[in-house]
Amino acid sequence: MRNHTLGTLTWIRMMRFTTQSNQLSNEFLKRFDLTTAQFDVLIQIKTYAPITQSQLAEKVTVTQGGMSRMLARLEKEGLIERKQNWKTKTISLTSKGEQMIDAATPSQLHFQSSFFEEVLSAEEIKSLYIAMTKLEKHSREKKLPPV
Amino acid sequence: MRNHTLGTLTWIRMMRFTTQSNQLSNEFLKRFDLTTAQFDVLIQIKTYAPITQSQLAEKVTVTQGGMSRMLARLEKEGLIERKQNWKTKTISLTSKGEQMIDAATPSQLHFQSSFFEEVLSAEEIKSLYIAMTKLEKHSREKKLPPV
DNA sequence: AGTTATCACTTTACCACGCAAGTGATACTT
DNA sequence: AAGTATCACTTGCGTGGTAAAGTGATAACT
Repeated sequence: MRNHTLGTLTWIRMMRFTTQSNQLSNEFLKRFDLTTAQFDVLIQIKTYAPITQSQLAEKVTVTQGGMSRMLARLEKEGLIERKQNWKTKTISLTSKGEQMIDAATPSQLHFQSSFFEEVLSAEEIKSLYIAMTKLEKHSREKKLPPV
Repeated sequence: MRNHTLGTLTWIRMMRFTTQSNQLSNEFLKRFDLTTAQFDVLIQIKTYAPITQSQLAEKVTVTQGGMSRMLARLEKEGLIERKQNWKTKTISLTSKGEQMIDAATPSQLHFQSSFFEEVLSAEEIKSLYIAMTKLEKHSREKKLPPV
């Protein structure tokens, strides 16, 4: 427990913060009948449609299996459409899905950023953003140390 | 999507980073036959034992239900003990659990902090730590905005 | 043409988690 | 003493995640 304390503590706090804020976001999004995960996926579809499932999975850091089920649920609720297209399926929003996401987006973005804006200065947010960018990129490339 | 962009982007990156690093941690901890969640709980037990389930749940940001199931599994695997004690159950590590956690702790702490130390300066880590402390505290107290 | 490979997606089985209803022991109230 | 409240924990059900095996359509090899 020597000198790794600071990194470890930071890691733990970040974990707690994300689960906590994720839960609050879920609670918040109930008023739009969405979960955070669904919101995330819908936003990506809106931005990148038409897009295939595997590309989508890659974008939101989920396995293909998870994406498959998630989209099945969203389709059942009539928020998205899947069209077989060559051998891939192309995903797009239905008008209902579009309405949902448009209704939810402004408040959700506002809510998300309030976590930061309510306690950090603009300065701090900026350096946090820079740090997170580095960290995220790094974690994508990171390999496990050998046994 | 106006001026909340920075907060939102930060939020998204942080989410991606935590799920990513959590996955890697899980993979890493496989060599000790543990998951990140279990490691987290065991550490807390070691530090605070004897402790009740609800206190434990509070510490790791999990509901009582989740904690109940998690501990049931850990008990089945012989890593912890639960003793009915008045009306509460007192949790403690078995010697097997103690061994496990002691074996895993140094490398896991090292691994966790490597996420930060490999890309940020000591300076940056320190301000990140400060920021996360504020954010975590705030998120615990935060209430949903009224409808 | 017939086998084999590959690719995109699905399905299954498992773990982790939340919420909310249920349980069982203790304490409080009258 | 009977009834109620409370507290700590458990359980049922749904979501969301992984890993790995399965499916079905297209391409590639001989």
